[in-house]
Amino acid sequence: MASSESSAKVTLAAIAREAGVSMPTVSKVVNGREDVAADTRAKVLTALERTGYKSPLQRKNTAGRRPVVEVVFDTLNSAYGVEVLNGVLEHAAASDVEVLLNITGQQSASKLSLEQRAQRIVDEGRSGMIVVTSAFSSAQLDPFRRRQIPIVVIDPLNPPPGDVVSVGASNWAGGKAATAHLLDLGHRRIAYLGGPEGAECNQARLHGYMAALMANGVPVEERYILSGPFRSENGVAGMKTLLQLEERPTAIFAASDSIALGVLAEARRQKIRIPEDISVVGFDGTYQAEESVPPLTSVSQPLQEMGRAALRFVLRQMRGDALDSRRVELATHLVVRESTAPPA
Amino acid sequence: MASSESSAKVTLAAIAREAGVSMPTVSKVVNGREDVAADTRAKVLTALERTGYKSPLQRKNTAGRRPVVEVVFDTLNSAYGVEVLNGVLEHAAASDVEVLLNITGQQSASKLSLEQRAQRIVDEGRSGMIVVTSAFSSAQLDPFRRRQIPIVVIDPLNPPPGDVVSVGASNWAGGKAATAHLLDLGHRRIAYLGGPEGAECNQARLHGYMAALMANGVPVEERYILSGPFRSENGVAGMKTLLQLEERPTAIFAASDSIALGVLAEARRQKIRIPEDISVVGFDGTYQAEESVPPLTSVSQPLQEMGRAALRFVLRQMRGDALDSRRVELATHLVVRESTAPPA
DNA sequence: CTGAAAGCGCTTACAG
DNA sequence: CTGAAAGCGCTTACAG
Repeated sequence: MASSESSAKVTLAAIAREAGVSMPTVSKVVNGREDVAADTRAKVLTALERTGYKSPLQRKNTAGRRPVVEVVFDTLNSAYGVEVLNGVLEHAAASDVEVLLNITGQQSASKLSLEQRAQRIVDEGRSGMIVVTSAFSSAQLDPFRRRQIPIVVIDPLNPPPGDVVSVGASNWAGGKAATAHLLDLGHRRIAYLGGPEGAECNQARLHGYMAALMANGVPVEERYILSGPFRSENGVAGMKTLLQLEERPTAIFAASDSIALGVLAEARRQKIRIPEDISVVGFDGTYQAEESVPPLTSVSQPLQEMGRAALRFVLRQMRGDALDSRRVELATHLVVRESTAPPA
Repeated sequence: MASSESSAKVTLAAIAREAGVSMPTVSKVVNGREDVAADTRAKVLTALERTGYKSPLQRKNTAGRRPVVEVVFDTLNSAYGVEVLNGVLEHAAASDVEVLLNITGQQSASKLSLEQRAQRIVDEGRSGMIVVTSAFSSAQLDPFRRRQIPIVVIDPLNPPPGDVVSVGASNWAGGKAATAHLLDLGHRRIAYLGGPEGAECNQARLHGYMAALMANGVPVEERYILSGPFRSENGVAGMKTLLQLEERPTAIFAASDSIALGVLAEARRQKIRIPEDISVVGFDGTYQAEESVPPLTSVSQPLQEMGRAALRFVLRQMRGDALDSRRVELATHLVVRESTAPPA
């Protein structure tokens, strides 16, 4: 295999000498022509491989041509996505990789089938893919896996096939920490304003929430558990629902910062004070949490680090390195700001 | 300009004949070498363009490939950049173009010279470049222009060379509108908390501000005019400076939403009420303006539209279409929210 | 099927 | 800064 010394320039002439044939013959083999005897071809192929011959085109194309990794988002509209992207870009710059961006939500009804897209990636010599919080199903990932394209999935909404590498954060532990913080403050009626029901990361956060409640002997109540998209509108709607309950919660754990911001906005509209009347915890720890009013207590995910890790894993797969694990989970940690306080 | 019949094979020799120079000279131009007289280069470039010459490498690289446009940011850390990017991506999906993202701020001291990067773009069959709010100087753009790489600059910090297409917004009119709004409310002591002094867009906003003041017979006062980067820290610092003045302004026009958010944060810290004590207007109209507390009155720029327009212009240059204009300025408009009110 | 010879398209080195 | 000349690496056409 080892194309020895990709030294200065291996020319067709050199191959010809090495294989004991003429240059035109080597040329024919290289160009896949058929009028070459089988054993002649074999000799030439051996010489080509041994010397690591590259056509001038290939030479120029690989000379200083950097690997291209495609990053796929459903949409790029949140601080979450931007931070992940920045992590990818940072590591890309450091490791001399180029980043191609693809937003599937906009892919006007994706004119290209996934088969075609996967084939194109191969044809164009791309090196790998990073798929971020996308709803790609296992079946949809298949055309890429079949072509051995290195893929890493960040926080997939669907559980990825066993052999696909995924990067995420310790969602369960984060959900538990957020809830434990509220319990510590003395809250007992704590709502979970969740993300998409099916999403892995949402389920992990929800179960962390339930674990914390159960560990403290607080019953888990259905009416306090809602779900919806990771968007502020969901926070607004959820807040309205919760405020109509007879026994309002005194604290809300929102499954994302964007949801939490919706809660804050609706609270402001209804003259409900945060944290005096209701405490709010978010999840993500983007800069939005810092800049909100009041600044949001939130479970911080190392989003940039997740982006960097994803690219690192793509590059490792490219090089054919063995991976220690198919799943990397980076630590989350609770950052307490001003949106949480003891209940009134 | 129409690269006529990209027929069979246009050779360097043909170009040489057409341009009335020797083949080596054509070779130099094609390879972006600098030892060619300006008018010789011009003749050759004309011939190249007319015939639609492609190097063997390019020929192979562009066969059946979609155009790749490189989008260059200094950093991608603001809602501004993300919205522009989304505009580019949207139009890219619609017109079957791929987007490559490059963050120069991270380009670890850019190992590659600009010459090399420009040559690579040509070699790899890339089609064009969009440079966003970058501090690229005319000289830095030169390696790209010399190679006829279609470039469009969005809101450049430095005025671009005359033949480079740029996309921006009506900054002057926006600055004037923001200031007029404050004047209409009855303010007379209005500060301008500006962006980078040298930046074109900042100067336009500043002059719009001054024009509005002068039209209303309000004197322009040096002490009310500050400058700094388009970042919230600049808003914080500027707010501190303004609050120390003996005659505090009753209103602040911030040259970007991020600056305005810094003003809001510092006001909150110092228990100054917005808009009761001081009115604040921002610039950009990103979602941050909607979500801030209080929601920010801001001059809205059509950022997505600017991204779309930039890509449209790159594609037109690629096709060799004549451009109506080297500069496109899209309209801004003032969106009044809750951060402005009559002075106390 | 093979290879000597001619040829192609481009680049390089260098004299002017 | 320009271009005649030599050269490079590969391909083509064709005789054997």
